[in-house]
Amino acid sequence: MPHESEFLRTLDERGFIHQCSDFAGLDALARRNEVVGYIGFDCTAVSLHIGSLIQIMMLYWLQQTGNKAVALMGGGTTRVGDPSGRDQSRKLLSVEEIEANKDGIKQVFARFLRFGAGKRDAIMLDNAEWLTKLNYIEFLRDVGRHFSVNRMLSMDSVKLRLERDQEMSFIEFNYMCLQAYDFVELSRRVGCNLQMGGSDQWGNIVTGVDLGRRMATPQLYALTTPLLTTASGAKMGKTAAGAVWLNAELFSPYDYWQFWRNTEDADVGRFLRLFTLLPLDEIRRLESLTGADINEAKKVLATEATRLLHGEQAANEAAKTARETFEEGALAQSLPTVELPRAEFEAGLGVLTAFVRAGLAASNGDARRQIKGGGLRLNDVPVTDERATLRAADLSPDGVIKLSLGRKRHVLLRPVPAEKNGSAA
RNA sequence: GGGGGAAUGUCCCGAGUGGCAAAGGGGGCGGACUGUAAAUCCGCUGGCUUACGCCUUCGUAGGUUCGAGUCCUACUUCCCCCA
Repeated sequence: MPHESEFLRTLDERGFIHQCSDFAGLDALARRNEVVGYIGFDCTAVSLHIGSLIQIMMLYWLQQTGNKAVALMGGGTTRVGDPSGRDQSRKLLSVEEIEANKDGIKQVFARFLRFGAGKRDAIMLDNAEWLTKLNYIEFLRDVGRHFSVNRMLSMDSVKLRLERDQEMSFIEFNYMCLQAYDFVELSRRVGCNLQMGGSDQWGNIVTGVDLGRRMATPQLYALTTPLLTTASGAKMGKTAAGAVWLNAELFSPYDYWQFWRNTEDADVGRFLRLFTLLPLDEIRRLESLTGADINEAKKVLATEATRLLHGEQAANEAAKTARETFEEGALAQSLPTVELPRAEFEAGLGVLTAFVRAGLAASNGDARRQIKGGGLRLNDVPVTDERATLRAADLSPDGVIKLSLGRKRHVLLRPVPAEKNGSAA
C-alpha cells in the first residue's frame, strides 16, 4: 500500500508511522496539499526533551511537503494533567509555572518551522486561549454529551489505572475530553484536519476524531509515531546528566552532539532517518558500515542532528571539540568550562572539591569513591591521592586544568580574577 | 460505620529477628574488554572526615527501652473485606 502523497511517503520511508485512522483518506488530502496538521505539547517543563523531537520532525516534514503545520502549546491542558502512561497522578503545576514553561518551550520551534501568515506557513496556538474560557454547563451540554463514559473506561490510559487500583481523579479523567475538544476547536478555527502524536496518544487522538464526527466537523485524521526505545530496549533520552533537553541552556550543544555520537550501532540507521534530513540512499550507505567504520555514521548523525537544533556553527564546534578530545588527545579549549575565583584556587583547592565544583562529582564522598574506582583524572593522569591539592603547575599554558570522569566526561576548570562564578560554557 | 493490611535507603521494586547505615534486585556511575557501540565480567551507589569517628535516614508526632525500621499510642495517606 504505497502512499501517493509526498507527505505520507516521506514519513513512511523514514520510519515515523505507527498507526493512522485512515491512510487512504489522509493520503488524498496530502496529495492536494490540504493537510493542516497539529501536535500538542504539554508545558510540564521549561524545555522539551528529546522524546518530543520525533513529533517536531513530523511537523517539519508536514510543512516541507507542502502542508500546514500547527504547533499547539498545551497551556490549558497542562493545568489538568494527562494521565496517559502514568502510574500515578502528577502534582498540579501552578499557572505561573506553566506560563514560564511555555515560554521556554516555544523557542525551539522556530528552528524547525517557518512561521508566518501565508497559507503554508506554520502557526503556533495555545489551547489556554479557548479552554480557560469554557463555561462548564455549556461544555457539558454541547460537548460532554458526546462522550461515552463506558468507552472512556475501556481506554488503555484509564483501564490500566483502574486495573492496578490506582487512583485517578476526575480532573485527569477529563483530560482526554479537553484534548478531543481541542481537535474540534482547531478544525473550526484554522481548518485543522490531522492530529499527530506518539503512540501513547492514539486513544486521545481518536477520541478527537470521533468527537469531530459527532460535532459535524469535516473528516479528521489521526497519525501516530512508534514509541522510541534504543535497540537494547532502554527508554530513549536518558544520560548521566539526566534528560536530554532541547534548550541549549539546559543541555549544551556539545553534550547534545555527544548524545548522538554514543548511539548504539543497531540504532544508527533508524535515527538517521528520523532525526536528520539526509537523503535515504546516503543513509543506506552510512548504516551499512560495519565494525569501527560505523563510527563515521555516528559522527554524521551527531553533527546533522546538532545542526538542525543548534545551527551549523554549534554543530561544527561540537564536532571539532570531540575530534580534538577523543581522536587527537589534544586539550580542546571549547570543552565545557567551569570558572572559579583565582583566590580560591591559590588558597589551595583540594581535588575532591575541584571535581565537585566541576560538576563531575555529586559530593566529596562521591569523588572519593570515584577515585577508589579509578574514575577520576586530572590532566589525563589518574587521581590516586584524595588529599592532593591543585597547584599552579597543573595549569595548562592557557590557564586551565582538565578534569575527567571516566572516558567521556571532561570539564575544564579555569581560575579567573574577578568574582565571576562557575558556570558551564 | 465496623474489621484487616500497607507506607523502608527521596530513582524504582523490595527483605528486615530490638543492636541497622539497614539483605537482595532493577536503574545509574566507574573499571576491565572494545570502536566514545552492544554483550560480558568486576567495583561503587546517604552526608562530613587523612583517619579513630561523627551526623542524617525506614509515612507524621509522641512514648517504652541502655538501645527502635523493628514494641506501644495518636494522626495522615493508600489498599482489602464486612455494612
